[in-house]
Amino acid sequence: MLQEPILTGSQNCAECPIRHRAVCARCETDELQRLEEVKYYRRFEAGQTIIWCGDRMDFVGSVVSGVATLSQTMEDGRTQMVGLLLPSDFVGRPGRPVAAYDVTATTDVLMCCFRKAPFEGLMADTPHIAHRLLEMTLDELDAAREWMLVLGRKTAREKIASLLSIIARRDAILHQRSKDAPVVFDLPLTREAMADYLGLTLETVSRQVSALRKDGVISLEGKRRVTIPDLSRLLDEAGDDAAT
Amino acid sequence: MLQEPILTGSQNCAECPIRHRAVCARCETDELQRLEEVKYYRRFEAGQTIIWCGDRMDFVGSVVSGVATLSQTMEDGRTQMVGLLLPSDFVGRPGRPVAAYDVTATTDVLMCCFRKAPFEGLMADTPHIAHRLLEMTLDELDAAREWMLVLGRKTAREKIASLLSIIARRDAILHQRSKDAPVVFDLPLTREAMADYLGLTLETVSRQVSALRKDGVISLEGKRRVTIPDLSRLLDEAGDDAAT
DNA sequence: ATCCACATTTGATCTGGGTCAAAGACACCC
DNA sequence: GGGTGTCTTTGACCCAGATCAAATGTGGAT
Repeated sequence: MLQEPILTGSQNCAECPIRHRAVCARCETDELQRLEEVKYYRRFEAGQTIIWCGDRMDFVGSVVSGVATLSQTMEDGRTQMVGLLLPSDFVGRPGRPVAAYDVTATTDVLMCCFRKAPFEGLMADTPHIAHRLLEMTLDELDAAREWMLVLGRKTAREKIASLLSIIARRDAILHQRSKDAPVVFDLPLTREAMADYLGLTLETVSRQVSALRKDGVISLEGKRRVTIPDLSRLLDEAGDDAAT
Repeated sequence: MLQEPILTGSQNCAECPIRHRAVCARCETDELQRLEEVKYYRRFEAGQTIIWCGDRMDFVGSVVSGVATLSQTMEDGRTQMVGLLLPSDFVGRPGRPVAAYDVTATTDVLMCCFRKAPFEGLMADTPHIAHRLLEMTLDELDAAREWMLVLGRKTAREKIASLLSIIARRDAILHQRSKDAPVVFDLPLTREAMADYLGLTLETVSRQVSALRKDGVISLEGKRRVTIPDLSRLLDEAGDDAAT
């Protein structure tokens, strides 16, 4: 579908699940070969739904560029985002025939996909891929549980600070920013999407973002470009005990 | 440590992770043999902490009887429960050296444990065990994400109803209750633990439980024994779209 | 039986964030 | 340019659930 694969770094490649992070170094050539045969790319526009909850899902893949979200919606329209998919994140559930959540592109998205059957075959034959997938699922579980603390116990201001610090951290890794480089990034989410992530209303998100700006914790250029002059200050606001 | 393993059902055995549910049927004898050699039991009393977040964790295991919780606490004392461990649930993170959460027994608990190193060795040799573990982790991830919807978007009353319906469902499976048997179970959690699970205060939990009782959705015998005359009514209150 | 340590309920009051409403601020198109 | 749709901000008011406080079970231990 797409001619040239997009590589985001020298060692790490965001385009395919088995080259992900630690696994990458251990890939053998013939495995890669097998995957190449079933690999394809898909593009989605901002706002487009990638899969609906309950749909048959015959592929797995990972986000190459752009941002997508996983979300759940109740009949009366209340929605909660349950996952944020940034470049290099894996999408799909090996062994599960249908999607459990709505997956939506919030910016233009490029995904690298594999048909599920061949991918599962490869998983069965290649223990370290299965192992890597377990690792990734455990990471997602940790992220989900950290998010439960945010949703259940943090104030609106802390929630916003937590979200900003997560995005800042992921953005720093993605662009391999040095540790003391100034922290500047574009918010990939609308106020409404942020609200859906945080269990707030969009009005509250807007007010709290303004408050953080007024207090000098962040500064904004336009509506989306965020600068964080002092990251530790933001982490304080987030109430994070994990002051890594 | 304990002489007689406790079997809770005819086909399904809650005592060891590789006999779990679907995997059980595919276990070969020599694998079981290898696990028997490293298996041991541990007992915990109600209220006792099983592991602290950050502690070195050199075992994995599963809950045989009783109820335990996973929880996270902020420096100022706010706590959020992020997992509820009922009989047959797995505890531990293969490949991770330290515990990520506090694990606490809320009733007396009997756990069936395996030292981590031999268990990981077995995992490496036995694809279907690794596969089963991925399945279980995906289930936990689904549960965590469903809980994010509860925490972020449901009202106090809906939260209580959601918790009760989850416990009722698990209890029915554990005791192999027939589908149309009356739903009666003991709450394994204090009001405070329920509050920590739901992101509420214990006063609000108490008030909402009373309200559900007054409205005839549930009835109580003492503080803990719950009867649910009409399960579908409870599910309505919970706002569950998954009306399975 | 009495005491003690809890868990739980209930009441009174307060407040953070929701709700409703209106007014910017852009971006894009004709 | 003006028009139109979407995103965002801001204001006024309200309410679900938090907070503070006190009373009421309830089950051991002695």
